Amino acid sequence: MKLTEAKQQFISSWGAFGTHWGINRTMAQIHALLLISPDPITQDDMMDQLNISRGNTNMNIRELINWGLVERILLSGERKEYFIAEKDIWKVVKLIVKERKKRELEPLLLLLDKLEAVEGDKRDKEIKSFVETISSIKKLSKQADKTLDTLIKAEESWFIGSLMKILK
Amino acid sequence: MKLTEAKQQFISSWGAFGTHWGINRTMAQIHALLLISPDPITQDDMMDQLNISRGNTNMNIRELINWGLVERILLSGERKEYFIAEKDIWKVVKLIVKERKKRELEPLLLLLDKLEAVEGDKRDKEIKSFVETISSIKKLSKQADKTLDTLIKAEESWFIGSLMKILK
DNA sequence: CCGTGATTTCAATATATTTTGAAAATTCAA
DNA sequence: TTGAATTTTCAAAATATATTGAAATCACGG
Repeated sequence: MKLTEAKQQFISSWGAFGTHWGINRTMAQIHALLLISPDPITQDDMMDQLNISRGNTNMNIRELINWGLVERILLSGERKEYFIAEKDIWKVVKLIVKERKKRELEPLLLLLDKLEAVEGDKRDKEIKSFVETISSIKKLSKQADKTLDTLIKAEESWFIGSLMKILK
Repeated sequence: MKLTEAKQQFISSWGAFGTHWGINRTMAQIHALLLISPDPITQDDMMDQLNISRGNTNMNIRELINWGLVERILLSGERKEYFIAEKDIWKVVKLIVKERKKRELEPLLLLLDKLEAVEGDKRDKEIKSFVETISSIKKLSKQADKTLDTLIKAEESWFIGSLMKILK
């Protein structure tokens, strides 16, 4: 496979993949393009290579910066802004996990606390079933929350190395 | 909070939560309703409680069955079909992880193998950057694949217990 | 300050996804 | 078999999400 074709495939697949990960298609495609670009690139480069509008490009770059996945670079003597992506994939994973934990898991935990305190006789079948479900989800979610906190702080070598020995 | 309101909130939040997890809103809402229902319920019960059409209900029940999250129950003497959800949340998590791994991670691994073999001089800056990115994603993805396999086979007690001791 | 080039915003538009509902197919008791 | 109850299908409609592009804003060198 030629480089041009391989790049296209990577960008398109990373885009599709991203949609499953709380990242929209364009955002993931811009990210993919940055990941495989050896040097910083501009908004116009992205517009050309991905065939997307200026507005779309700009909004998604902002979002990538919010996630901490992309950084703005100012080259001296240049008026335009350049951008680079974090290339360390382990860091990328940690940034995504961190962001999604904040957006999804943490609000869920708050809600479960409220729902667990539902009024009524706990011997009532309906109440009992409800509270049991909520409690078990809460228990597992709290555990997941802690586990992800550890992951976010961990080094890649830990994930690649010792975790697997334990898991085997 | 009253049970009726709590149920509504849970169903609606589980629906929103599901959309981030590759499960559409209605599918997640049906799943939520089943999770908190002490007894098996019918399609018509779901239509009433969630205010959704028959077609929508039917399609999403079948999808939940495909994921292994819901089971059809035939009550003797009853013409209608009844449904129940897997209530063990750890099993639910494992089923979802298993399904998403199959749909997303495994195709990605196949693609990365192909892309890594891109033609051209590895000393070329463009090629080098591309191959390095692909290789590092592949390495981490393979590791994640193995880790998820272990998780899918694991008991909940393992997740709640020993993993956390190691992680602390 | 001013002018130019670059960036940002956002209403309008386009696209993608979900939902409906009625018709077709299936099932089962009589 | 027949036919009533139930389930399934799927084209059309509704809804949600993403994208465009032009106008507004910003920012820097002179």
